Amino acid sequence: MLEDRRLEVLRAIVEDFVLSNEPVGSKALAERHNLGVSPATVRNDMSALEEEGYITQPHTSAGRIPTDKGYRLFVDRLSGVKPLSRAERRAIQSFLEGAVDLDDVVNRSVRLLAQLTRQVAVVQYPTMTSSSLRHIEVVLLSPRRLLMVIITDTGRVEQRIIESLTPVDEETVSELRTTLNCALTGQRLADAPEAVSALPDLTRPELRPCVATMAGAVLETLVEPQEERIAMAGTANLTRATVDFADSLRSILEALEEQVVLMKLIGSARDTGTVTVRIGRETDVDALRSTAVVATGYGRGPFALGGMGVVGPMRMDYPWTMAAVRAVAKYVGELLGAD
Amino acid sequence: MLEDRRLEVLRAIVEDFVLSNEPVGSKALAERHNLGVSPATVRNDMSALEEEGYITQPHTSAGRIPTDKGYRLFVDRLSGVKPLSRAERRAIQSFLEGAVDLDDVVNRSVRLLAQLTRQVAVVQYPTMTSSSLRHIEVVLLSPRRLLMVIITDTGRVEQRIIESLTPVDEETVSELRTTLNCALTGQRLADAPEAVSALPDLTRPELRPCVATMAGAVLETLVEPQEERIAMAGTANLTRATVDFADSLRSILEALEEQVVLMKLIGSARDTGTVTVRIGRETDVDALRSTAVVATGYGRGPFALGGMGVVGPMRMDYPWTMAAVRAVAKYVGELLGAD
DNA sequence: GCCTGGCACTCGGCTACTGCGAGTGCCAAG
DNA sequence: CTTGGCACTCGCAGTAGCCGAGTGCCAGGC
Repeated sequence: MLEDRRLEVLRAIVEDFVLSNEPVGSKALAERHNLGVSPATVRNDMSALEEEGYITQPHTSAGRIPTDKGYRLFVDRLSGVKPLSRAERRAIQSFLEGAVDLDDVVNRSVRLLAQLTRQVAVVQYPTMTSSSLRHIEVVLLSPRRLLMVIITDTGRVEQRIIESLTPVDEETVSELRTTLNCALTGQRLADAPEAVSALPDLTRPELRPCVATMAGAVLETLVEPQEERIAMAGTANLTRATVDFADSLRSILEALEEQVVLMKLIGSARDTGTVTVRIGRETDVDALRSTAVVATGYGRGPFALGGMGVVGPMRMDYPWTMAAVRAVAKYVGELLGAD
Repeated sequence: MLEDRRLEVLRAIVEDFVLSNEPVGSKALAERHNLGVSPATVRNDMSALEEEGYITQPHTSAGRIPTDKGYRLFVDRLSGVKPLSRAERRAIQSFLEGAVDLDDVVNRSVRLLAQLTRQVAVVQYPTMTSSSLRHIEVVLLSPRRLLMVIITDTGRVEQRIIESLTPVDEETVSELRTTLNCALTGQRLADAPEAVSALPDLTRPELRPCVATMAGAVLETLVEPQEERIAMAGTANLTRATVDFADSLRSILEALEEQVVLMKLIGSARDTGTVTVRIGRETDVDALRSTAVVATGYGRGPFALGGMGVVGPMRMDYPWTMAAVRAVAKYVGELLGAD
């Protein structure tokens, strides 16, 4: 009972603070939300909430603001996921369905998410696992430099530049192409190593060093956890929350330029099958201690194709943001996944 | 004579202001640079320079700061290009030479440029013209969705997702692949249209709608001025110049997220064969009126492969920045161009 | 036992005021 | 044309003081 009202007070504080960005006091709270009790009572509850670490006051004799812990409780127990309106869903769909290729899908998604949530959006390029080789193309860029393009049957395309020690002519390239494709096309990822290691023996001696290099590149591409690409948009939105970040904006931008950091943030939400929220220090990134990350995976199946999410101030409309992220992820998943 | 000293005064003002970010007064100027004249004389010169619009004072009774026009004159007539030290050149080279593929080259370049200049760096992906088709690969993503990968002999790789109205199986895909490659491989860009339009007649009737779609995609890829990709890094550096930008940081970030804007800024410097500087309103982008852009093309030959440059505050060390941009462009050009 | 109204107290932020000093423009002399 | 002198301007920093929102505590009531 009493417990219930306290939580209600916490919710009211979070909601008001998210809206106004000002510490919220007992009087305003009792008025704006019809809690049915007087400001004095609210004060007592606030006092208790502060004791438990859910809220804090920036200065003595100011209103209260939620702490990390307070936001966490709010997200876990006090907020549902605000459903998007029909119009919003339609807008998402129509914005995405004009996409012509993979790059386009990812770019549109990330822009859409940034616009929608008015925050920084991040989308991971889809990664398809357990693929087999479809085709290898070799292009002569200059006598000593070759471009190798590797295509898998899931549609992943990898490019590698190969330096050759000896000059190579078009005929040789053509020969290389044939050799590589004969030996490798259709090979599954797991079987690739043997096929690859057998490669040099199939070729003319003078080409072997070159083929060995290429074989190495193929292996790297298929076996190594590839360096994953991500797209980002809406960094301008960070300046909107200038009050929340103050001078730390710099370090936030720096952190967001680190692929590794982003991958960790977004990637960890990939396979949870739900929208996850990391608040403040929960991000495990010091520069992002004043931000919150809302992320999820997209794509059907037991494993997601990739992750996407937004980074914004802790003072964020969580129910709405979570709904928006979930909705965009759903549409993108449908667009890219099996029908 | 007199004209000479005035210019010297302007140079001194620019140099001091770039260093200190404070309006520079006549006394300090006469002391720090040995102009051989008294502050009063300097004041007269400043007065004249202000009359001509090269400098201005932020408030009455403050020192002078350069105007757009002042910076322009400085760049055009008063500054050379500060050569980079041997160590710096070596650093650039060693940072870039580890690159394994095109993406890697571009990413490394843009990061390098951002770090070096401590500004926002932009690098355009190389675009190779007058290419011919090397190979077309078709991959089945789902029964109604195909991925088409187009490879040209210059190493450009384009991906397109094709929606099919009727379900397609692996066999059909294989057939499509053969048909497309037979008809198009080796075709030059200029000849593509006829070959493409003849395509549908070569295929089974039930596949024609699908082939038509793909043919369209091929045309688009080869004929349309492709949507060019660019990489950006160092946006965090914008916050460094917080004094220069004040609250316009927001709109600058927004402008920088617009591919079109960036392409115009960087692209226009591509084929000039030299480092170009756009100062303030010369950028033709309102949001960037308090910034300057230093850009150049990279890659040998009459036409550049692409453009690269940096965006920073007008209060910038132009000689040094120009040198850095030029140096990075040179190395990247060598790395990507014909040997 | 919990809620309520009253009351004294705290303290951050805003405004007004003032003095300082860097820098200017002008002028008359060299 | 240059120079030193001089009066003037004006932004900035530091100080003082008021205001009001908000708190904590307490005694009385349901």
